Amino acid sequence: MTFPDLFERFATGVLPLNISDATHLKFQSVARYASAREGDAPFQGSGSDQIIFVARGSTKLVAQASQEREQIVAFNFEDDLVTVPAKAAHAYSLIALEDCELIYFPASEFFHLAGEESLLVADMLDRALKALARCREKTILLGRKTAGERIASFFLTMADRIGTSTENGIAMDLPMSRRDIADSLGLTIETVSRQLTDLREAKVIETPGRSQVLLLDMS
Amino acid sequence: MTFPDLFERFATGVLPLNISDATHLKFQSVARYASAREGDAPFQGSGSDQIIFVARGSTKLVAQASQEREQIVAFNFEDDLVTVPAKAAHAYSLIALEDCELIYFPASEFFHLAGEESLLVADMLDRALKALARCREKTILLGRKTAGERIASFFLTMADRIGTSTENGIAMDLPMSRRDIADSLGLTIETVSRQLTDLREAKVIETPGRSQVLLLDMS
DNA sequence: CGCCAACATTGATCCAAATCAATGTGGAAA
DNA sequence: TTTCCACATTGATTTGGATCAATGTTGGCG
Repeated sequence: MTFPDLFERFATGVLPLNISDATHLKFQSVARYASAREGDAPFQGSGSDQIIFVARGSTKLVAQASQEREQIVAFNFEDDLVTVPAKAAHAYSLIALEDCELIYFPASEFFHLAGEESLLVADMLDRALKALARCREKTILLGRKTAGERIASFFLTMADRIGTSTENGIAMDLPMSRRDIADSLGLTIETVSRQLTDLREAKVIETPGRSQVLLLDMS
Repeated sequence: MTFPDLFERFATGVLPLNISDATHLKFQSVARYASAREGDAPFQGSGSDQIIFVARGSTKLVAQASQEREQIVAFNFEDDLVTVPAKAAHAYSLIALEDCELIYFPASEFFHLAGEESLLVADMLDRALKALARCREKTILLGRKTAGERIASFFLTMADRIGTSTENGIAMDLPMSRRDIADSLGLTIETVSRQLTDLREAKVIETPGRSQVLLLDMS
């Protein structure tokens, strides 16, 4: 897709319907485009917070807990808007799970423009509160759930976000590896793998390919 | 304190300086007041999301992971603004850590009024993003840190929020019990207690009373 | 003041998940 | 098609924190 097409996706997905043409153009003029191959981290050391619209593909927001320990804070799919903090107690980076096309803005410029459109600010607040709600749910998961419960919650969330229902159950094609799932759920690859085996044996899921999952039972 | 005094605290802490008198009065007319004794949960089964301003005292936002397992999602101190979701995958409640006075609003009414004041919406967005950042940091802590690291982070955060520096180090008077600390950090009371003992023996902290802590070393 | 109940600490043991260590496997490239 | 390698699975062992079980401490109240 070309930049205008991608920007149009952003405008449709994020900007209010009744926005003035002038503001629309201002956003278009400060919007930046990035394409990322699987594994790329296009926003390293940018120095300032970034607001990123995932126009195509999917990404993970990763925090470095320390050398060799990472925690995935969120997964993002098409049409999601992500805020990547530049300065925080831990270093964050957005990494492509598959080839991506991204529209992004320095947060300060974005908010400056958004300030003129109160509907947009209200929508941003709404998105931030939803992200907060999801993050709180993740807090509960990481603080008080067992490995089995974490995997179950993960599948239910993913089914909701990227699943398609079929005659046999809900099918999904997970863009993330076992390592990503482990880093998101606060587990190890091996534990994730063992839980999958258990669910497979309990006839709750089927895994026709490495990344496809079929959810048979919702419980 | 009386309701007008408490509302004034809210107005000073939350509403923009240049707000119109009309809007100020509208907020005053929909504001509700609650006082809570230690341990009270004043917002149970309210049916809709609530926005709560902690005018005096401190609270914890608790999620029920299941019977007997709770996770504290956030602690709140004077002048904090908290959003308590009514409907979510888990049940949330706000509980007083000590005697509290609260100003609160049904979220829908609050946002309706706030919509007329774009500075206020922008400020709410700012608060939501800060809460999200804190929640993300908690995600990292719960996902990838050891008991010792969790306790250390907890003290550093508390020192920052409610500590006062003295000649010997940073002193704080923690309003929460060991159980609360454990439920916040995803640990058990016993583990918290053992970590405190270790820190005491390593001369990193002193605990002059049950709730007082003196941080000697920042590392 | 001394009692008592709630809170905190300490010790012994257990267990879920981590770690260490092979072995198996799907799918892209030659 | 076969090779190859990164990814996934499986198994053996270890371990950090949970659980179970006393014991100690503190501060509110009769």
